[in-house]
Amino acid sequence: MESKRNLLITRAFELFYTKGIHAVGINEILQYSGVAKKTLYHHFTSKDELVIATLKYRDDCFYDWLARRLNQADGGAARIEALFDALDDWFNDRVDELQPFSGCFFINVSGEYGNTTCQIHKQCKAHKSRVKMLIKTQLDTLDLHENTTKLLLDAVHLLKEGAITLAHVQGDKEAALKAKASALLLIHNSCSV
Amino acid sequence: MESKRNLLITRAFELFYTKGIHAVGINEILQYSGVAKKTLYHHFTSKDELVIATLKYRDDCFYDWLARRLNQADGGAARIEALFDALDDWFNDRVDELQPFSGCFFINVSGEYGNTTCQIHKQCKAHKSRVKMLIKTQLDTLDLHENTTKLLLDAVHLLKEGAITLAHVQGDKEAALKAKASALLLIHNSCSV
DNA sequence: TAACGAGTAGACAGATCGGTCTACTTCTAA
DNA sequence: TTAGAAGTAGACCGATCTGTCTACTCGTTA
Repeated sequence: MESKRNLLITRAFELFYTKGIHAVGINEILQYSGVAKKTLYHHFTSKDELVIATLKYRDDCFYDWLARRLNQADGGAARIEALFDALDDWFNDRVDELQPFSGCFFINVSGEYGNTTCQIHKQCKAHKSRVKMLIKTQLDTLDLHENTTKLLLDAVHLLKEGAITLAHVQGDKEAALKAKASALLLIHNSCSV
Repeated sequence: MESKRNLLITRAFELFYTKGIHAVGINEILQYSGVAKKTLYHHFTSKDELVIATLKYRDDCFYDWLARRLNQADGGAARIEALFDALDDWFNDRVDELQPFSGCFFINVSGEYGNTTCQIHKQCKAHKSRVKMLIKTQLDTLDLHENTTKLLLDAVHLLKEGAITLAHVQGDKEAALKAKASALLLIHNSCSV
């Protein structure tokens, strides 16, 4: 059974993700989720606290989905292929677990909260670090030198973020496949050294 | 002499860039620029029109700066090195022409305006396309096969966007140098084929 | 059965939002 | 010299914002 608290989080996330946080008011969230205002302020002390809860929710949701996709793949370079194939599915709305693509929630939110010292921005940063570590465990299966792994990790991470950004801002739905091509070139080049 | 119109645009940009558009009100812009409200609405019919003017202003400002930096470099791979060196200067606040780094204005604004069909989002897309074409003219000096140039262009563009995003969200001030390393590897690999 | 936690609907408060308007000043060009 | 464009300060409007509060309804459990 879904609690009112979870209902508020998932509904608020939908609105925040598609419209931006400042563009969505408390009353719109209440109407969209069919919950009374008193109930919202029973579970959360402020809108900011609700925002932070949606960040946590999306963090888990996205991370779990991606980890599942990567674990399904064979080891080695196939893991990196799987990463970009997963992104490709995301960009093209073929993932049930995620909402229709509207960029990376954490990048979007970071843009709205320019002050990099506030807690909301820090949560966005933490999400990116967490996903980067997930990618690192995939690259470790390639058994390369430490420095090579580090370079590849940076490259894959940069290509991934670039793909998400361009898929959103430019509407380039093939961004993940383009990124995959470059990533594989770099990996094959590194393996033969 | 700076007109009131230009003053409003530059001041509004500063606030929008550091705080986000929805987080900045008309009155804050007026106070920060020392201009009367009547004057603002004499030059712009609405806040949205002012937003669009700041996008145009930043587009020109950023593009001109980057083009200047690239044109100063020798041809070939040095042009791509110059691109990432320029980004590195930007991320680390060594560029007088640009404000202290707070991510890419166009990526930030896209995050706030999820609806990809509105004019504001379209302007962001147009900026990215314009810069991509600038990079293309640099890669053309390498005299590679058309397909190779296309692949490299996508790679460099993705790495650039990834670097900007990670520099902002993660606060990774070395993102440009990491991206440069990957880009040069890809270029040298392509040249020897 | 009595108490209480979680829920509802919605009025209300105080602040702020974008935008309009009046009344006045200053500068410039016909 | 005078008409008009561009500027100032700031009151004002209606809408909307976050958040509080009252009054009431359920279930569960001690």
